[in-house]
Amino acid sequence: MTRNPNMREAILSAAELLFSTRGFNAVSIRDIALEAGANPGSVTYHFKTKDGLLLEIYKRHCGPMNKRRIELLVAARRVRDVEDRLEAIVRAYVQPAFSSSSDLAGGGARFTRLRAVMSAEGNAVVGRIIAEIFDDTTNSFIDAIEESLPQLPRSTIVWRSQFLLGALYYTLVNPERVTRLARGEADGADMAEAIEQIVASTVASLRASDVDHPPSATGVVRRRKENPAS
Amino acid sequence: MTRNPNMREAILSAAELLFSTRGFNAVSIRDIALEAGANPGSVTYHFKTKDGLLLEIYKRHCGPMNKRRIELLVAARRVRDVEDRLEAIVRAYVQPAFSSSSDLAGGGARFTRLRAVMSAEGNAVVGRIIAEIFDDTTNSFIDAIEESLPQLPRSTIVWRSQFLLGALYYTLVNPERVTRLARGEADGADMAEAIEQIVASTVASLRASDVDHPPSATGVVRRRKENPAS
DNA sequence: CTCAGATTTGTACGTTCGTACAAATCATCA
DNA sequence: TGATGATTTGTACGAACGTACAAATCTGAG
Repeated sequence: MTRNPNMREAILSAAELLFSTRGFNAVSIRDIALEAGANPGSVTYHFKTKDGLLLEIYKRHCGPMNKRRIELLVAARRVRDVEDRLEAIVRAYVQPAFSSSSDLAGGGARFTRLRAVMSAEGNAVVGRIIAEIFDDTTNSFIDAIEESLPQLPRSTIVWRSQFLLGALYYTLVNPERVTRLARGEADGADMAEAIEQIVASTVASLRASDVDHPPSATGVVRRRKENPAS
Repeated sequence: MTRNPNMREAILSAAELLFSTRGFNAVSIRDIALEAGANPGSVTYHFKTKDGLLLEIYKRHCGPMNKRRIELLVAARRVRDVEDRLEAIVRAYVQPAFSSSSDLAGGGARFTRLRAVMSAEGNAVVGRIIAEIFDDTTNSFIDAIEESLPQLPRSTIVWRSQFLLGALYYTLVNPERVTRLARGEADGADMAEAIEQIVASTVASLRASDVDHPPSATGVVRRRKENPAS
């Protein structure tokens, strides 16, 4: 049936690689074909349009990644210790973004990087997918966090989850900046380290009391006030 | 000397607006001219090339923003209380990203959003600027944080600063997602609220002990281990 | 071996892009 | 006012883009 059963995959993989590093608009179908060792016509044969190709990449990854996330979330909810549970929940969200179960090594991180780039470009196709697919998963996580941190308003959890995603994205988009600023003491491309750092940072952020209602703050948290600078 | 002294400014402003929402590659010079009410030829007259226009936008904002940051940082360093000082330092970094001193209302946020989009697109012109200009400022902040948190390794501070920038960027790129997920309880476009949330979250993250050396951890922090899920 | 269907190839079309440039227009000052 | 330099306009060009499509090629079943 298929002459080279890997041609379609090769195109998908090449597109994923190029989109995730250069963005959508900056990559031409000819670039993708060249990278995949295919003819430009083959790309339109398999995916009809450039948007269709992007959509196919999302379809390929979204399901498995969010499925894995929910699996890990269900397990995390069962953790008895409250502190450990929160960390497990955050980890359940972060880890599948770095290593997809359905893919080769690094495939998950590449796809997440692609999502980061697409979200910045404001791609229309992607915007729809996020609202339709990702919001469901994210809501499940917010619900779980809310259960573990009942004193925290949902809106604050939403903010901090947003920051988590931003941290995730920017880490994948600009790993070399960590390496540069750390002067060799850290490697921004070390994904295992990145996961630990993001999880630790997010858990600490979530455990902090709300901005508006600091019950046991160590210092007075100023709100809507000028910086101490004169 | 100038027929309409605002034409150059109008083009700059239009380009800033369009680049920050659609990215660099997706916006054509004709789009910019249309938005600015100018002729496409005028754009190349004033800025020679499209890259030149982008560079000019950066030149316009980088100086004042980083100058303001350093001013606020100097003041923050003088805060006596250690807890308040750390918050002041973080605020000194965040606040100028939202409201540039040299510009109209929202100009700072727009430029920061532009930086977010550009960093995701991997623009070459921008990459050079970041390494040349922004690293200096960022290093000053990392140094200041290091002084306030001597027990924390520099590499960890770098990671958490990276997360701060990611949170900042993503908040500006996707404010509507906060609004959606919070179900009306929060407004992602409320920049004052965003600043408070980012500052509070970052300060909490920075105050947490290091991943590798948890001295007074409330729970055992697992490292390089599988999630509790079987 | 043959043939039908799947896939790849090569080419072409219409559009849009960044940029260049000459002509037209305007503001300023002697 | 008339000349000069700054700016705007209109047009054009070559390149690259997404897409379409017919011809060529390959694969697997009968």
